[in-house]
Amino acid sequence: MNMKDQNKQLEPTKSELEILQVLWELGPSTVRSVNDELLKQKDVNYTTTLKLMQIMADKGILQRDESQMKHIYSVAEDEQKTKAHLLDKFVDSMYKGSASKLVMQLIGNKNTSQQELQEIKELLKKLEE
Amino acid sequence: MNMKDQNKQLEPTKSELEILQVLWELGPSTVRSVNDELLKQKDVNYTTTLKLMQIMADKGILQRDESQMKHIYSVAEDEQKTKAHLLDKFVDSMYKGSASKLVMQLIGNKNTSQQELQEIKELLKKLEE
DNA sequence: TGTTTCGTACGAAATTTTTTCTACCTTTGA
DNA sequence: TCAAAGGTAGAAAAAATTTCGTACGAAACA
Repeated sequence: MNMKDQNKQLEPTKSELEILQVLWELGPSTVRSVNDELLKQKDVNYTTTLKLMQIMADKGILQRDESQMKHIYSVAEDEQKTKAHLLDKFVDSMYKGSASKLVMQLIGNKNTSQQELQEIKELLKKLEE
Repeated sequence: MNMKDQNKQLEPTKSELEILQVLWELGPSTVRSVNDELLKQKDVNYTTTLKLMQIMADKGILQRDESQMKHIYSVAEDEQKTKAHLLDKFVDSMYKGSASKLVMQLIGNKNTSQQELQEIKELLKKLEE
């Protein structure tokens, strides 16, 4: 029984990530709920979402409660852990692992508002204490 | 002649991003050089890299100088601009556009070293002035 | 001058990811 | 009770991405 086995996580594909995001927002949900939410963003068929979620359950990305007819899907791994992992990968591949380079980019980014910058600064200030 | 036409950028796929990263590092290069670099990371055929780079040139992600027999490929869009765009997309999709949430995650991330944190702090300090 | 080496082009195959079709089961309500 | 609505499953199709095979031209060199 190896600890790493649980940790090992397949990278989610693009559409899988979309579904994860919906589940992070809604919490454990039926396929119907997830699909309704996705429909707000794009045109997608119910069975497509169903299939995707089944695949994700197979991979272990999602878990499901089959005790009811309407299966309830939930995310297997902690949201923060998954995000941390994806962020880490992003920093690695885009900034050679340098988090400060990323922050620098963020600061220079026109799309990052003054308010955001203010919050980041306060965040760091708290960290100092 | 619409300004947006130049800006419109197709999202690079995973392998396309790998090639972009090599080109960012090496600067304008031949397929051979890029492939040699990729070989350090993974097993890949010369013609595969060639094909990918041709596709990228077709899409406008890369430009090439065909005046010599060995074509020289270079990245069409500025590195920082592309990275800013990808980072922006990442923040949007993963943190609902909140850059400070991302930084918070970064700070809590075990894989972010103390030294990195220090650098980030100094960065922010400079920004204050 | 051959022949070996290194380059590009292009089509097609292989793989991965996404979408759809169809069958069939369960619940609900007329 | 039976039809309609809503659910799952699985095979297969479609689309996107990645990889490879082959042809053929140019350069290097024995």
